[in-house]
Amino acid sequence: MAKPRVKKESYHHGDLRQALIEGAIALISEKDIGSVSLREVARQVGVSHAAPYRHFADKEAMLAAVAEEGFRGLQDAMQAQVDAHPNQPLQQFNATGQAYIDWGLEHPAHYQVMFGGTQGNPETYPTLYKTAGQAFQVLVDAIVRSQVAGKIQPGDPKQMANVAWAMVHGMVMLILAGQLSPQQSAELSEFGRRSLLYGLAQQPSPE
Amino acid sequence: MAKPRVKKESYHHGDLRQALIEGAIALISEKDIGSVSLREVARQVGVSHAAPYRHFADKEAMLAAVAEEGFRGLQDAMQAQVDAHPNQPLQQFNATGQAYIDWGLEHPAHYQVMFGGTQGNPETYPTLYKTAGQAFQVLVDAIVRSQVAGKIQPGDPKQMANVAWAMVHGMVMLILAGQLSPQQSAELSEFGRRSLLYGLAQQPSPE
DNA sequence: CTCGAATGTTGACAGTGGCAGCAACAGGGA
DNA sequence: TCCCTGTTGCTGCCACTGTCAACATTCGAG
Repeated sequence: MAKPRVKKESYHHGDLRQALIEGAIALISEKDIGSVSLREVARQVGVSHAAPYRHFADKEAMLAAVAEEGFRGLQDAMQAQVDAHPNQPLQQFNATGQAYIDWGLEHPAHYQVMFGGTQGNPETYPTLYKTAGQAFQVLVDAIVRSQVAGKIQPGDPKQMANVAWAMVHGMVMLILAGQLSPQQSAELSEFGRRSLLYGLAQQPSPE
Repeated sequence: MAKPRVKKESYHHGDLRQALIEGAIALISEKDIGSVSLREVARQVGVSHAAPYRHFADKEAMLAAVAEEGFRGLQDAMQAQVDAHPNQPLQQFNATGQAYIDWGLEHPAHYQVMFGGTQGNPETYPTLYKTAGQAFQVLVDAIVRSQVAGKIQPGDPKQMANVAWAMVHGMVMLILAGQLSPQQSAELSEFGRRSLLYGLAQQPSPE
């Protein structure tokens, strides 16, 4: 077969780095995280098994890039809900939380990579933590607006966002781990968000 | 001591299965989860690399057993707090949640095995899910007692326990993943539990 | 005591992450 | 135009892993 003289088919790939990330995401969405190898990703992209090392220090670094892409997607999903409810801060807060849960359930393996991997120190992959922080900020902002509107008690919005994040994150994790049945998940998230919201709306008393 | 035959260097180990689980836990507590291999566990126990296959179908099955052991430890830690606060259901609920968080932070890799692994269907490792359910039950019971004492609103205690579980689980995960600083964690857990508790204590209104 | 069932061992295989060294480009002086 | 240097990709190799099959040793029921 005659080879097209297209530049994409040339010796150099063009944008291997991005192609690898997308290939990895594609593979991850079909299989589970553990059974995806660097070599298989390379194969999927049509490149030799050592080529990825020109773009990533090691496998973990590549997964970190995949995770980063995930946080971007997560942020977009949340931001879309904010935009969908202009001037309704509490609705934004609510819908943001639900969007978070939905995204996690729709991208189980990807979600796993975002949190299960790279334990520990943020210094290892600074851009990853920056991206994650930006996604988190969407939540914080929604809380601040709710406070301004008097729908949520005054107090450190970051602290509150942390609590809310822990809650939705925990739900996603438990459902993905099979500890909670999927059908429970809908009403659970409804119930959970309402309970938490009610707590945040008031001034919690020490006793 | 105790224990079955410590006959000097006998061909048969005596209780390899349990030794492997403990060896794996020991290794896991030093290194991270990803870098622990079946062969290394076998080496640690002083047995050949294929011996574990007489007791576990594969690596995943062994990690499931490790996870099971973890849930037992977690349950013990929670139950200890229940026993430490007799006739004080709300305190029990509170202390149980804190004990959960503490245990998770003290056994990061083990905790990871308990949740990060074995995605999906409970049928694969039924005893694992049974054990996890028993740990969960400690929480449910504390909530039921709190309801009887009128400290928490009526309603499905399982649902409430799910929410509480998601919350503490999310906190542990986020802290372990480095998304939350450890020093934040103390006051965060305090704040979070209080917010949630306040929400659960009241009847959440639909709006 | 005998013999099958458990349990442990050795050896092999394919697949993996990672490294070193070679090969094919790209682009900029001369 | 030609060479030259840096980038990117390739092939080959290594140690190691999970897993299986065949063999060895021991236990325990008969």
